[in-house]
Amino acid sequence: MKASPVPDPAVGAAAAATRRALLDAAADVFAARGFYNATVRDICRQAGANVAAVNYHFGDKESLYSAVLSELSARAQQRFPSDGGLAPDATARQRLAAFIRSLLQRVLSEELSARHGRIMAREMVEPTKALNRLVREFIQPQANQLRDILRDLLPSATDPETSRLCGLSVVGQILFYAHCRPVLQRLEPVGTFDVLELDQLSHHITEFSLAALRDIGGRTSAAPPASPRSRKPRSPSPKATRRTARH
Amino acid sequence: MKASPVPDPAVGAAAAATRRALLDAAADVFAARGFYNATVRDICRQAGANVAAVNYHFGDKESLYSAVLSELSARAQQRFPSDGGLAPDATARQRLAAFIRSLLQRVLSEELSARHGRIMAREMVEPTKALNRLVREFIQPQANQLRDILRDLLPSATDPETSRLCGLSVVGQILFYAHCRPVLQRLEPVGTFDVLELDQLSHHITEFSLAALRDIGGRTSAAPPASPRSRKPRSPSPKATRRTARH
DNA sequence: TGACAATTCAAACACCTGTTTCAAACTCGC
DNA sequence: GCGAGTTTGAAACAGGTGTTTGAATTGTCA
Repeated sequence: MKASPVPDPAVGAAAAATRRALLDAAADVFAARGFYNATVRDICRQAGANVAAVNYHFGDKESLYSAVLSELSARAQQRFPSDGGLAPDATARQRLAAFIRSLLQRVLSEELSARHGRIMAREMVEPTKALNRLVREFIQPQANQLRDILRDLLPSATDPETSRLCGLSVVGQILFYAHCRPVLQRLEPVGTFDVLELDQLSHHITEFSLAALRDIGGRTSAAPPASPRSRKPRSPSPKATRRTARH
Repeated sequence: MKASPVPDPAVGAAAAATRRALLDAAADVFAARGFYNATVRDICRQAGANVAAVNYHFGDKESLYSAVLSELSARAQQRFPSDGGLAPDATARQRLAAFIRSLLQRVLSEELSARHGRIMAREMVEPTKALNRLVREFIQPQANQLRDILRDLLPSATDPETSRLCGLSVVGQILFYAHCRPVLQRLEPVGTFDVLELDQLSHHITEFSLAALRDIGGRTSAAPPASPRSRKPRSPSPKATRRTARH
């Protein structure tokens, strides 16, 4: 909770190797056990460093975690950029396909999934202080990108609420495989469930989503959200159905 | 890890109240903090019981967790049965709508979400020993149910792989809201994001999925999964693309 | 090379964890 | 009302946690 020397990375010379080893080991251990259940002793053992190394080089466990998160996210973003290296004049269809594929890669790729994907999945269920920055720097830009793609893909008359829900439907299909893998593995007899084949998965989600978007775009969301078998009458105010409780 | 007396629930008389209080408090604390970070001291304090109560009544922390999980799942299943109380001759469309709605309810309903939904979300990211039973008893039946609905909804020529992926797409859209709520809350300016309005959400996911299923059913999955911008050549065998590695 | 700072190390600290102990307090059939 | 059996309670136990300490070691630059 309090800061040790924390030398600026430029000053340290050979000790930078220890810093690196700590970052690598921490990525592994945090991904495997989550922030709270990862122990600095495990991290240091795996890094071949002394227990005090974490506090010396990073101040405390939480700062180390934050550093790991930043590095993993940046690396995933760089390795699988969410524009998929597409030409700027690509069609909306192509851009959606590239978006889906790169997000799937970032989340499932074996080289990263055991670290970035798993850590992100944990952050979403059990957020630490690092989530705020993560959302601001990495998730928000992707959300904007998807919003722009959908704007091009849906008729301009589509109301923003519908468009946003469509975006969530697309992302939900993808992140499902990141979050529910333990369940998926248990649901199917061993070996028959290799749904994680990227090409097949990416193709399916793209086609599934495009089909839905075509249809929803066609209806231009004229139909009000008259829910099936809903007993409670719709609230009179058109937009402010939200609960006022601060939560 | 080892068993104390663990009296059979029938024998205990007034002490059953303590058992109940422990179960209730444990549901709260486990849902809020997860299995590993929940402490028996917190649970006992909230239950107004002594620290030794957990070990006396349940043997150990893990057995208490297992008992909580069983009770919450059974209650959620009973409160929001996944057939939605539908007539047996309901159309596949109706059954899909009911399935989506009830799963959303089980996962988002305020009365349950803070417990059942959150605990399930955690189980999926950080499984405990209890997940195996949970999948077998509660998730597998729902998976079968969805499979049957899709079988009726898609042309009989649809290959099982496509059909299964469609099921995962449907479920993914739903569980997204359970798993990513911390992110969703941070993505939208406060107050404007009440996407958790059940009626609207349930309606959207149903329409989105039905549209996609219509389209995919129409194409009868004749198109091979020729992935866009895939560099590696497709494997020759038409069906067994799956990796043989046991993983 | 010598001196000074940066870095490592073993040990300890203070605290928290699940679990156990065993005496005290209850219950309930008789 | 008694006494055996059940249930509680305060305290302790054994082990693990993040962090701190201060001496020993290493590295670096005059």
